[in-house]
Amino acid sequence: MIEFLSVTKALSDESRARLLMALAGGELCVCQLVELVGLAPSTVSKHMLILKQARLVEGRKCGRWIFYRLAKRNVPQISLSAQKWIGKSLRDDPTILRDRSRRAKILELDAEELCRKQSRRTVRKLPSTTGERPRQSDSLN
Amino acid sequence: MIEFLSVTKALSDESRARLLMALAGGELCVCQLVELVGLAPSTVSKHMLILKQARLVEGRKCGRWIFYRLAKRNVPQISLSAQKWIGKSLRDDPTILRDRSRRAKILELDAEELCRKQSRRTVRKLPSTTGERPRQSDSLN
DNA sequence: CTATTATTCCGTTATATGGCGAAATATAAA
DNA sequence: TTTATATTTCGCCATATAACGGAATAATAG
Repeated sequence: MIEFLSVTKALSDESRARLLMALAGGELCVCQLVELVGLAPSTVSKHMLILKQARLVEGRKCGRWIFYRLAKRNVPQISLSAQKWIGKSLRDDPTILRDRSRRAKILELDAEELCRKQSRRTVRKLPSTTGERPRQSDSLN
Repeated sequence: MIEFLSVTKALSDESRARLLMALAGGELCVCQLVELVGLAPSTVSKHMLILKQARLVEGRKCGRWIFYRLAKRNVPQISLSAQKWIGKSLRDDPTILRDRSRRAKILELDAEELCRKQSRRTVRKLPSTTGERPRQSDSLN
């Protein structure tokens, strides 16, 4: 019951639903999520903690960045089924569709920024673009 | 999105989850639900309104009683899938299992005794168990 | 080392929510 | 009619929550 309520409470906020759906397209770092929903970083951070505690997302630390993505490993059944349910329920939601195109634009902006920084060399500086670029499209539907 | 949040908010409270799961076994009137969760009638009534607005349950008026049951007709897809999801998720939950046996005992009780227990006032006769007795077992799994 | 940057943690504030009891409503019985 | 009663609505209170700004933390840059 506690797990169930943790999940439903996590899902019962519009910002968190949008954040979760954004990750369905692939992992994003906090600053990208902040850009997407237009809330203060501290607010987004707290939302991500709630989603993480519900085992709906997981974080991957990479240098100064933390990339969040849909939880995949060692995930309780209830969180998995919740991921599927919200994915199916909000797939065609207007707000989510709008976020999806905003998300694409954010990724473009970030790509330019990352490339500019990368011209200064060093692999460590750019964790995501060098080596493995964060996978997109994580499925949630 | 509004519908989605209406449903998830409705599901994100333990009392409401218990009330909804209780109806999976068949319709119940408010006084029976009050007995089950041990909250004030006004509180249960408010919970049922929230569940009704989420289109998860529907009410059937029968004399002075109102029987609630899982919503079945003209129900939005999201509410239907939510019914299935919560049913699957909480089917074996300890609290829900305990409620299930409590529910059975409540059904055994005479309606007269049950209502007297709640009103705590004068002993009274009861408006008959005449007519139709509510159907049991509504499925939610 | 210090400075900068991304994120999280802390404290505060405004609003939302869950709970109750009393009053209102609607229906059945006397 | 009047009385009884099952349920809802209203008013209130205590707690929970979402939002922010700023301090603290962690990692890189100079």
